[in-house]
Amino acid sequence: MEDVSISTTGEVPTLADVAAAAGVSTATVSRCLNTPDRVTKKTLKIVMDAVDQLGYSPNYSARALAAGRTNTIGAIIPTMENAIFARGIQAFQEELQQNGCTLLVASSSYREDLEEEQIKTLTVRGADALLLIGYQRNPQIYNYLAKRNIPTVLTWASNPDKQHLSVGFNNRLAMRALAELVLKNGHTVIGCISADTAANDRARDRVSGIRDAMKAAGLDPSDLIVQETQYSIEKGDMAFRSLMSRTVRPTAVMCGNDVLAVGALRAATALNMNIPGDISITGFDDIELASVAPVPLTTVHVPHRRMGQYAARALMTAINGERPESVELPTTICRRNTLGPAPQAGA
Amino acid sequence: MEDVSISTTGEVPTLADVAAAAGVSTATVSRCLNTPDRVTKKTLKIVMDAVDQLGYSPNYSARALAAGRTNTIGAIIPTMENAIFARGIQAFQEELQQNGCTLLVASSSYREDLEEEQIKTLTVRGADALLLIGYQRNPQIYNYLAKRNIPTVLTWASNPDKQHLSVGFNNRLAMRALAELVLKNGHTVIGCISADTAANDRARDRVSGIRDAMKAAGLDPSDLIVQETQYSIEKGDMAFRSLMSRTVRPTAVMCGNDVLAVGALRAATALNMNIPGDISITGFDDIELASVAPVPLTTVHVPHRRMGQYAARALMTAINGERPESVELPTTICRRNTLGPAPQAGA
DNA sequence: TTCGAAAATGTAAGCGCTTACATTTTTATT
DNA sequence: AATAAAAATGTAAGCGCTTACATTTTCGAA
Repeated sequence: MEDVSISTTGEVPTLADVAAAAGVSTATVSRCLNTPDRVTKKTLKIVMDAVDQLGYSPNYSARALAAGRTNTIGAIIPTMENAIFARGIQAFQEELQQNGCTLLVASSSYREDLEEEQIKTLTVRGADALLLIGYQRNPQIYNYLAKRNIPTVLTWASNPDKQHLSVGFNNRLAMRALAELVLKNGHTVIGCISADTAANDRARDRVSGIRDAMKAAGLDPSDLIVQETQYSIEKGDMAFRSLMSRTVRPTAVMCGNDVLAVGALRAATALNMNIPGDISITGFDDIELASVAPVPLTTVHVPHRRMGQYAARALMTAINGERPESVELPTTICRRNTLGPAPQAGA
Repeated sequence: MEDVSISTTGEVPTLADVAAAAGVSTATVSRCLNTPDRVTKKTLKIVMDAVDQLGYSPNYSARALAAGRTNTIGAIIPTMENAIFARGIQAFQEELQQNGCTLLVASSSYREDLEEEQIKTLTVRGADALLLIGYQRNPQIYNYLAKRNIPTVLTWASNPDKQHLSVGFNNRLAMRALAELVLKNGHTVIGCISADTAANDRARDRVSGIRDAMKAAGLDPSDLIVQETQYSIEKGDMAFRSLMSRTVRPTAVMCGNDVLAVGALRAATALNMNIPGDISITGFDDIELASVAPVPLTTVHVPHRRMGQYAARALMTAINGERPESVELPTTICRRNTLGPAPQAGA
């Protein structure tokens, strides 16, 4: 005698199974799951019990297909290899999660072409919205996103033309403020270690910030000695050495971020230079790394966590059909120990 | 006079649109996209031209629903906030991408309950396979995964009982080798700064490794002074100070990872201790951070990138129905400058 | 030239869910 | 108690794709 009871053992239960078990229609089950207030308390309980009992969980592909939404947000960051973006993205993810969304992260290796590819991949995979870093990119991309109706938030910068939604900070002003402090310390020959300014708007803005300060102080902005390289401790080290091998040595080296600055610091120590006695060095970002290293780093503090959180909120707002506001977060200067008065000439 | 030509302008084209444009059935278009060798060269061209012409790209939700696969792999890591996992995960992602898969990353904040939740979230969202860190977790989770037929690879450790697929390294042996080197330098009072050993199998194995070495050297393993804390530079700093405030001070402090070691190093410098003259300090992981800090860190090098890559390959193999082999990658000791001979007693 | 097997293509049935619309039940009003 | 409006529930049509199976075409051997 075979038992012919409807047993779905071993099979993943579906909405229909729940409906059958609860003695209601699939529509009602769906409502219990998505809009519980459109359903009687009683049926809600019956259905939820069935859900628990069967261990049901919805199939997101089917839901996405039927509803036209995936509840997935994409983020494309230049790199996951160092901590520059980690804290902000972590906060972004936490906030999304609170809103029932999942984060999909991809990285572009700081390459515009790869970023475009990733944007397409993520949208095609159904990302409901996107977080991008910086504002500089092919305008077609913005069209593509607009046409597909994908809310997008630009971060780690604030968009100068205010065209797009952004949650970031003003790299130029932030670096300018730091540069003013450097100048106030009497430095007149300034070096700068930066990421590629052609491809990286944050890097470019930061360099511009230094020039702004120089100009305002009556110096010739074109005297700024810029050394471009990639973001890594090793590269920062090398760039610093290259700067120091010039006939006219800068007395202050302003770095595009903390990773570079730590590299510079390491090189300076290796060269037996006293910091900040012989040379002043500054960073940008204030990642944890900044507080380590031979000498605690003077840098610009960026409210990464808050930025991630606000970016997530902006996106949730946009997904709900409202128009979120861009926000520009304030940065502050962390005075620590790598910036000091310029050494006396010829000393 | 209205133009009544079939124009899908403004609409995202579907498979059916492509089929209509190419004058073939949807099945043929699907074949062109997924199994191009089951189709004539001629039709392939016609169809692909139509695809380009319409700017078609497949709807992944629909594809996933129909095919039962999402081509998405999930990874759950304890944290994204520091670089411990970054390099390995980056390599993992790159390898997946080469195989047409997307990576979904979630973090568990080192909490077992959150990890379980994330595992369920990711599988429910259709992850075809999973990467997890370490092997210690509720056995039910493994059942859940097995029942749902989700290939899973355990990383950053190698599973002692060989039950599960793993691509990692032997934390215990690696740390033991380093500890032997420390002992060979004459240290007899050894301190250890570790992550929570109850919840973190890697941390526990590393501590055990030290004890193994002590035992083998004829020391009492229970004499090891263990200070548990969280992974951060700040916490490492504090733990080191606490270790130094004991009446019997260790002459060597072995840290559970480089982040802690850098913190310890910072504290030691702040306490005006000479490294390695007064105190030896070791790390684990060999992340870029290790090469910064007052003194280049003696640590265990872990082949993170290779691990990520192999883990991805193992998962792809498993998805294709074959049975991949676990692999245990070798680690090496990076002798740098923070380990030296034990100071003379009373010196 | 004819015929059968192999290759190419087409047909159509879902995959599991949401949701517009139709139907039934409840509630409020008189 | 009768009735209309509101609330709850049910019915069923897709969402865009894959794939088993049916049909047509191609091609080589006899």
